[in-house]
Amino acid sequence: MARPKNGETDRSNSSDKVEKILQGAMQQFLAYGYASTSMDKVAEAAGVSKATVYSHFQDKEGLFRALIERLARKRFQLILGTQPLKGEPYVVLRRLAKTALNQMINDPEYQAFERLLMGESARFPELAQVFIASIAKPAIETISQYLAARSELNIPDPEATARILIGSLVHFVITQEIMHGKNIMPMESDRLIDALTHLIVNCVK
Amino acid sequence: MARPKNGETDRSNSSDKVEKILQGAMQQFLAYGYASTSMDKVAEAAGVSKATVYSHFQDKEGLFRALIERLARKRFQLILGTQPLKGEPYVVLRRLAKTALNQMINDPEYQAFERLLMGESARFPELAQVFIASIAKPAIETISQYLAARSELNIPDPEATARILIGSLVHFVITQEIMHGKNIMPMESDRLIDALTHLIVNCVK
DNA sequence: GTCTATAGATCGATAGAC
DNA sequence: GTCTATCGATCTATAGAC
Repeated sequence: MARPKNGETDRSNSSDKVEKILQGAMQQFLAYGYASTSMDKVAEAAGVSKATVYSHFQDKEGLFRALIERLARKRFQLILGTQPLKGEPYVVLRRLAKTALNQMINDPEYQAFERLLMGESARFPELAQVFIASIAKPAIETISQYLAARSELNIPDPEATARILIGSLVHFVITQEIMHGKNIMPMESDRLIDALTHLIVNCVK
Repeated sequence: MARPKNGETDRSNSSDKVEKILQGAMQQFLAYGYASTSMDKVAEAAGVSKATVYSHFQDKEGLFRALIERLARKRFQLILGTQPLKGEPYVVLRRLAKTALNQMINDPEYQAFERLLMGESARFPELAQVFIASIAKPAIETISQYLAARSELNIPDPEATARILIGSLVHFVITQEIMHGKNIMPMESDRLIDALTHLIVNCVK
């Protein structure tokens, strides 16, 4: 397995196994949560023995922390990868809201990540804070700066307004998708987007 | 223990124990989550034997469902107990936002409940839906009807706007308290309230 | 480094005495 | 109805062979 390619010496470090372990851990923790995930299942999903897992990570908690920090970094890249906010507010804010909503709604991994972090935020407060610092805070700052730069919007408190924008979008995904409310109180994404842009753009005081 | 009072026959039904079990279960499930709560600890916290727990509830899952449905009913009462929305929009919406925020921020049980439901929403989707149907939906409807009734606000979509209002408030509590973000990205509640009321009230098109 | 095998603790659930 | 005692499964973590 994992034979060296032509002309290469065998570089199959143990890093290969670390990667496989993290993949297996991600699959299990995101699906079953922290407490219900067993190290046996992680090893099985990773295709290695349990002892190998313990040779690369100190214990279950250490593996969990490493995984969450890795996932937070990955999500941070996805945020930064978005094009900078520039242009007419009505167009920019609409596109931003639509893009963010679609990404969150169509990304089961994001939803599982949010579930896991919230569910474990009492027992792993520092991990919830990693999420806040590397994802929520940069997102708010980016939007806040855009809102502040468009002086024609006349927004008294851009940062608070950015929180309203993001909070509305995230909470919509929480109620409709994560907590399975879309059949109980259905609403098209576009209605939320319309109402949001109307509030922010059409309100010059 | 639990002797009949003067003139009463012994009415210490097993209902007394059911109540104690539910109290113990609430303490444990809210603190440790579903998987990490053991039936031994529940019995200990309730002050009864484990066999007694199993004589009143079919299994761990049944006890958990009964508890969540009970907590949802309790929260529903708290919502309905609020005075009906009536009066000038600026005053009403400000007071509503301030009251809701203060209640959520100063209620650790609410925060633990939200954590538990979100964390288990993949494994107990119907319980998350109980929360949506009995808490989120009535709250949105109440606010939506108020917004629709105040025609001078000129709100094109009251229901979507109600979601924006509630979503902003709940998400603020999630980031600041539940996910422990208040030291990382601090913000006074009043700033959010000001920005929200400004957006909704001062925007007549 | 990676494996198999297993120790030791704890889990959910029940049998049987009272 | 409520208890004590216990079963069998499963868990985290490690010892020791290769």
